Amino acid sequence: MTRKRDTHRRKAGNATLSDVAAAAGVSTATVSRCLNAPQLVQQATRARVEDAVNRLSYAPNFGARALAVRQTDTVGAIVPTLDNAIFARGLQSFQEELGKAGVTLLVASSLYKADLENAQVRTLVARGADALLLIGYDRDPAVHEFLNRRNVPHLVAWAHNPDRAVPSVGFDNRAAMRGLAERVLALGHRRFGLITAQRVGNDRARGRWLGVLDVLREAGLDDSALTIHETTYSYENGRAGLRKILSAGDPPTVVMCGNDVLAAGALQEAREMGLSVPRDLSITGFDDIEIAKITHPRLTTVRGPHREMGRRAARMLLSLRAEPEEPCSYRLDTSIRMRDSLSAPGAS
Amino acid sequence: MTRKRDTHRRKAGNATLSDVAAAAGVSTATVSRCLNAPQLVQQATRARVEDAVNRLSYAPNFGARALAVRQTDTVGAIVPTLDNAIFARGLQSFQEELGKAGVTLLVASSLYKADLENAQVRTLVARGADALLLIGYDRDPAVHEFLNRRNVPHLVAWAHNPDRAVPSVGFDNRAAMRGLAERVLALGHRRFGLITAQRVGNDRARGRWLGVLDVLREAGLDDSALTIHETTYSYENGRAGLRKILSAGDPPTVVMCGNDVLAAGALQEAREMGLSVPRDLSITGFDDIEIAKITHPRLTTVRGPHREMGRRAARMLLSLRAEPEEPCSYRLDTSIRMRDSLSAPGAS
DNA sequence: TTGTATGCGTTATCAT
DNA sequence: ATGATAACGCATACAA
Repeated sequence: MTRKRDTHRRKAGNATLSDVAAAAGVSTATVSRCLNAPQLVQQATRARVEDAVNRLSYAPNFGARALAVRQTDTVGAIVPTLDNAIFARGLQSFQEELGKAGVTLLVASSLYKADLENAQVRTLVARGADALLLIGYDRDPAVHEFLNRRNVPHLVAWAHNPDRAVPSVGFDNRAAMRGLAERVLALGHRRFGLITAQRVGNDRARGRWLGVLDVLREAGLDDSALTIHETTYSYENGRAGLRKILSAGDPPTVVMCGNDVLAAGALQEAREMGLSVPRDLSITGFDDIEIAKITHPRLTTVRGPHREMGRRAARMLLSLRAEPEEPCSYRLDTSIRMRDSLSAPGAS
Repeated sequence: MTRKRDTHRRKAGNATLSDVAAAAGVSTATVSRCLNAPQLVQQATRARVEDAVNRLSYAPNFGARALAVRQTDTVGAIVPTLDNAIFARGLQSFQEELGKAGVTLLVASSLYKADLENAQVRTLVARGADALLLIGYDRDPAVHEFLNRRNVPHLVAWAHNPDRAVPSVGFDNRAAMRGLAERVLALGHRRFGLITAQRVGNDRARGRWLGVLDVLREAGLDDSALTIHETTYSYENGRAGLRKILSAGDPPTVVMCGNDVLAAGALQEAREMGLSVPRDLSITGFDDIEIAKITHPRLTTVRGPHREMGRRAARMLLSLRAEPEEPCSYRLDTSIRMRDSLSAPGAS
């Protein structure tokens, strides 16, 4: 009995397993074996099958395969945006590492919106992601519950908080900023400014702010020693932020910034206000992206190991996918890049 | 008769359509409709189904769905690397636009290697990509033949060459660089330097180089008027490139760079060599990424509409996927950002 | 409006 | 070594 497939609408004329089987005069099982376990099939028939495969430009149907094997060899990542050097860099190495294992990357961007991320988690899982990479801790706990119930291994990256239960690979933003703030304090600064990204919904930004606060409090300084300007991530906002902070009475001698782009803007604005950095005002950044070496003066900042983080996150997710062992967190270290935008205060 | 599914090994206890159906006391068809065409099902039953869906953390199985509808709602993109602001920016808007249409993005990076890209095209197609975005024209023509045979709509972006048959959305790198070179020439420069990325296998870099060459030839200048240094994309290589170019006899009065990062490096090196830019030497970039505003002096460069390109590429691919009409190319315009790193020569 | 039944293309378990 | 066939989970034409 001939299969009546011809009567069927097909999106495209792509050959199927049984087409190949028919052409080679074997069963579909044999064709499948030729593709997945060639050693199990005789040389002669294998040749016939391979010939048919080529003649028909056969390629396995992904959906069917995924359905049968119950695995897609795909992992998802949801980042706030790709258009931010630190995510791009980490994600690139994440993808490279996945690629080595024959796994491909599905990406979505949340644009820093919690509800969007929430929806995307579901989308990526529905799209068959075998595992998921998320950025930071701040989100509806229901997301993690959902992933756990669905048995989707997942990891938080770009952050590491020893107090949190969710497994992560990243660095402790609070501790890192504290380290830098300690250096600043040791240089003699007592009035601080901070230009930060939105802290609600962004634990990295919040951690960096708390790191500064920790140091000031430990030094016995009043909270009024810290002038905060909260804004969104951009060069222009860095400029505006600096202006705002300096316009207050009793201006700070150092302005710490939540990231390098804000710091670059602040630096530029300081110059245009006729201030000499670091003589009149010190400025620090965070992330150590390329621009940190390009500003004048070059930016003192904190370097996070983004490439290593991406690599390691990929490896952890891959092994979690293979064997659902107890996931564990991994903490990476940061280092301070002392360059030229920070010095002791009051040289003026 | 109870289904004997329980006896079956399942990778995970993930609920299926029929689990939901059972829990809600309806048929699988109704559940399916609730998910895909809610308006066709009564309010009351819909509520029951939705409740069951939530209780069971149900999410449709991707493979099964793809198999049934013969579509994955997934498109692929292969970029050289994510860790380059211009790809990151364009890809971000590409992804956003796809997301609006409920389509997710599969990414791979070729690291500028043709054979790797070749393999990734096959991988992404095998992964079920409904359509594919590629960067630039330089590749084995067999790739396009393969995609055509497999009926996978595809597009070239980040480049546009009217002479090429492959549909593209992007700008003409050669024409863009020619436009900038014309301005440079008009200012009086007659000895040019060029720091470029590898030109073989990279039509964008080659186009930018040819754009400079076009202008010099039209001006009747000898090819020796152009000193070329070819390297790979990095700040450090920009610095080294400038040193190299200036070390030759009869050094140029302007150094044009294939992108802003190389230009930023060149600028920095010029400063450290004690040169004043643009008084002693003019320098230009390409791309207009953020650092172009941060360098000192700020960089004169060419702006490419990366975000719009990403959006438009997404729309084209989506419509190509829906109805395989004749694909057509779209050319975007570039503009020149005159800033401070370019002036007339010989003021020194 | 809802349910029944079948096909989608592959893998894997049995036989042979 | 090879073949027949039952899942895999969902969508949809058709029936009710």
